[in-house]
Amino acid sequence: MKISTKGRYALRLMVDLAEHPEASCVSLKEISERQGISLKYLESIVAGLVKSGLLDSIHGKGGGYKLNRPAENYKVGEILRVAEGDLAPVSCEACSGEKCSHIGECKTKTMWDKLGELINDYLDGISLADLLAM
Amino acid sequence: MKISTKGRYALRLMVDLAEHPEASCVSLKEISERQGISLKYLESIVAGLVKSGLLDSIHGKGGGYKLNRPAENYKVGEILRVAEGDLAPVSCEACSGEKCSHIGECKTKTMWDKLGELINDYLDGISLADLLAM
DNA sequence: TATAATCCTATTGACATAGTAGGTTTTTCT
DNA sequence: AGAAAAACCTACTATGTCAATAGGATTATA
Repeated sequence: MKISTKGRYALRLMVDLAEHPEASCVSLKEISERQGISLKYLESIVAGLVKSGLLDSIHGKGGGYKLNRPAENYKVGEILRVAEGDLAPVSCEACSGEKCSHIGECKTKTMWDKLGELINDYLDGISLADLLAM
Repeated sequence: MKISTKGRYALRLMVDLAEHPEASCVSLKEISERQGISLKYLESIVAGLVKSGLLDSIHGKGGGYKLNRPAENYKVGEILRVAEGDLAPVSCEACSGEKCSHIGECKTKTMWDKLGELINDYLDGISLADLLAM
């Protein structure tokens, strides 16, 4: 029941970008040094963020990455879902699928579903801008 | 960000026990068959529950396991913490320890802490008896 | 005393995590 | 034009956890 470094680093990367003036782009090398995270590892993380359209990238010398929306419009939840995958604490195929092998006993499902909602709602209620203000 | 089978199975085991009359003990073999979980794997899970005092065990033939409190007095949270370990979604030693290497940038900590509280509070607000009633 | 249960220690295969390595392409600055 | 600095791409690896299995030792009952 842990968020992996992938999700945590992705978030710190986004916060780092958000701390810089809009429209200016920041290289991974800078972020890597500032945050103390391996450059190569950051590369693999940022790739997913770009592919999902959360970030724009600028090639070549002087290039880097930048947000493509105002920080208020990024929900922490969406960033983590991209970096981390589904945030539901339990993925019970047996339950969500056509039949659960222990239908009667599966009293826990409702609880897991509600917990998943709780987590997603909380994280979707926080924006990048909110994080900066902390 | 997933609860492992250890936690999920532990909970189902507890629910199974709670469905039986108090003071009667149930063997793992029965639970294993009813829940479709490997007997040997259940053994390793139940060991922790007994050691933590959540269950009583009765040795020898005719033995088994039973709850030692009424179902209302078990919080789902405490069961999961025993089976699963800490339920905090992030354990940042750098932050919780004496010094954080990126104190200024560590804007995410407060959020993680609050999420952890949210999860624990939700799961501590549900008892075994509540689960049965679902 | 046979049986049926808990208890204990060790091992294993599969998979994900957390990174590393080395190079290619693209763009800018000199 | 050419060097430099950045993103981009593919592959590899070590470590660790998960999920389970295996085989037996101990305990108590019938």
